[in-house]
Amino acid sequence: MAVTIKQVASAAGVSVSTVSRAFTAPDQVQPQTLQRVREAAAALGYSPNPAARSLRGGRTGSLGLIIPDIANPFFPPIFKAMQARARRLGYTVLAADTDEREYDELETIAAVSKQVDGLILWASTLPEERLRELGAEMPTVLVNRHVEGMAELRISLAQGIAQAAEHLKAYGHTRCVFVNAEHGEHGRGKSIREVFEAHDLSLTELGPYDPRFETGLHAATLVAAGEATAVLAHNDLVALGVLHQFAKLGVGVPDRVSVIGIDDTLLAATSTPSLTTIRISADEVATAAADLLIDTIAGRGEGRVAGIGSRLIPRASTGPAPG
Amino acid sequence: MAVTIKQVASAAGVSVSTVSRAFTAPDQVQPQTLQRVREAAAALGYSPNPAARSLRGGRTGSLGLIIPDIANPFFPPIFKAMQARARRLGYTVLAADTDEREYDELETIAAVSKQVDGLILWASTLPEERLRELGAEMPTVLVNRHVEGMAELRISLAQGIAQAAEHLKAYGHTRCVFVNAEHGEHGRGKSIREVFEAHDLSLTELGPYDPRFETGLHAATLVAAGEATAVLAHNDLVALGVLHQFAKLGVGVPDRVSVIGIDDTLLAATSTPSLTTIRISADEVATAAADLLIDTIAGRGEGRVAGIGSRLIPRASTGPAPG
DNA sequence: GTGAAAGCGCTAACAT
DNA sequence: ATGTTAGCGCTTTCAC
Repeated sequence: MAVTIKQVASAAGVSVSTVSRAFTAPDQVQPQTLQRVREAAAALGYSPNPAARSLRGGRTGSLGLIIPDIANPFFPPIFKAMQARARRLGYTVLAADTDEREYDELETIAAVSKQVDGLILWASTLPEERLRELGAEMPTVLVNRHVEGMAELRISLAQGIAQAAEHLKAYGHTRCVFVNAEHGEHGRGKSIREVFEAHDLSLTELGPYDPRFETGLHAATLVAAGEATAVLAHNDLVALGVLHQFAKLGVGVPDRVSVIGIDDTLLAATSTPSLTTIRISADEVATAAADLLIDTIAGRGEGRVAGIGSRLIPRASTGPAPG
Repeated sequence: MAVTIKQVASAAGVSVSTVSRAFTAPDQVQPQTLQRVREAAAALGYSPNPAARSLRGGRTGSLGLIIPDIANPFFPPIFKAMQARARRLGYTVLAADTDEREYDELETIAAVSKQVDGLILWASTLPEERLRELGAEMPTVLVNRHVEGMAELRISLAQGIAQAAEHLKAYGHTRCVFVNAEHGEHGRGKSIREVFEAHDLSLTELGPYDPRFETGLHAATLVAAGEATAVLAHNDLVALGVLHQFAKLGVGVPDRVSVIGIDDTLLAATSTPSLTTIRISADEVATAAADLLIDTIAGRGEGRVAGIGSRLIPRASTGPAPG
């Protein structure tokens, strides 16, 4: 099939170990020998077989990224950025989707973990105990989950939410609605309630529903019937549903109601009106996660907690409160 | 590190080959032995090491999917569907993004190809000669590229476009614009021109530009200044730009102009107004591509050409021509 | 600085 | 039906 280290060795007139070193520890081989090996390798189109490498060294050169749903437009940019970062560090990224089901998550992790040097688990739904076991078995970085002693990337919406609250307040809003589309206690709701309260903004919570477009449609109908002048949605997709339904009901945005999303996905930038939203930088997140995992693989990341912030991106869906 | 076939063998009181067979050819081992092996494996938490497997057998159990841009919302559902299909057939999917640059594409392919049993190349920008070389080296399926003798998946917009033309015609439109956002001769333009002509619809072409939101913004301004009553955009993203700019200019959709996109991404379903678009089924595409590649790997797919159709999804962005 | 050789975990002859 | 054994391509002691 492909060209092996042996062929390169004989072509360059050296032993296989020299060829191996030429690739893994170039400083341990004499410059001119190195040169010869490199030429031979290039001429033959050689590149090391990762299977053999990993079998021998226990190292695969890949990072595993386990996410709930790649179809959520929040993730592709993250995957992309992580790929770019990892490549520069000599790694490849293997992404897998769990379809938001715990059973699939376990199975997916089992399948992927054999082929990677470490795992990034995004918003895992696994019980803490399983996470702990996993962490004992292989380098693991948790995103938005906390387990004592494990490396963690914490994405904080706090700044973005505070900016949203200031933004609404400056526009004269006082009555706001939060459309919750997340079950469980790890959600965005708590932080939002606290911050809005601190800013003296009344906050009514709808839900929890599911994070779908239709949730927004439904919530908008409820909001239109009430007194609130601003809506903060669980994410951009839900916010888009809100926008859509308001348009249908003839409720002006932002004249009658202002709308804010979360994530700053492609959806937010391209909607009509464009959506004010809270951005979590894909580049920052991906870079931090990849670096943290690589450090953990190297044994110097264990238990470290990295933080990523957020900020408000004001667009056309927010404006002065009516009246 | 992990538990090996050897440990399972001694735990079950059999030889390693029996354990191996228990996993790869269960029918060749006696039921009760099989049972014992399985229990031992389960008890120890054994699962085969893919690196060793692939080193030995030359088989990795992975399919490589090379796409131009995973951030294009068209691709995630395809990746997802392919993952689901591949998993049932005993394969894993490894996705990689080329960032639409030829240099990256070559490098990406080189990196990925060592770790997979075959490649699906989506809308490759590589010259035909390179594709041919690649096909000689490893099982390859081309999507939307044609090279004599290589397996190919052809996605045809013809039906969708014909339905769009009928749809517009039935609504009384006569003057249409196509916003071209693709360079090169493999584009969507040719088919569209032919079909619209056959339906007696005048078609003005704008561009070629780039497939971006801003392209739609720009094109909408041009269209608003003209007489056309219907716009067909290169894809949903561009169509969304058109929608956005029309809203800004106060051009009613669909009252003054009707708008049609292509791809039926999430963007189309969630826009305001919701976007009439031409759907290419992610499930069909992914299934066909995966099956074709697996057949090619098995030596019975070479040179086969599979076809996938498309259809119009009428939504709220199209309606009767004005006047 | 370089070479020889062992062995990573597994599969596929081959032998029994 | 099951066991023995030779490597797959590579890295890594250990010699020299």
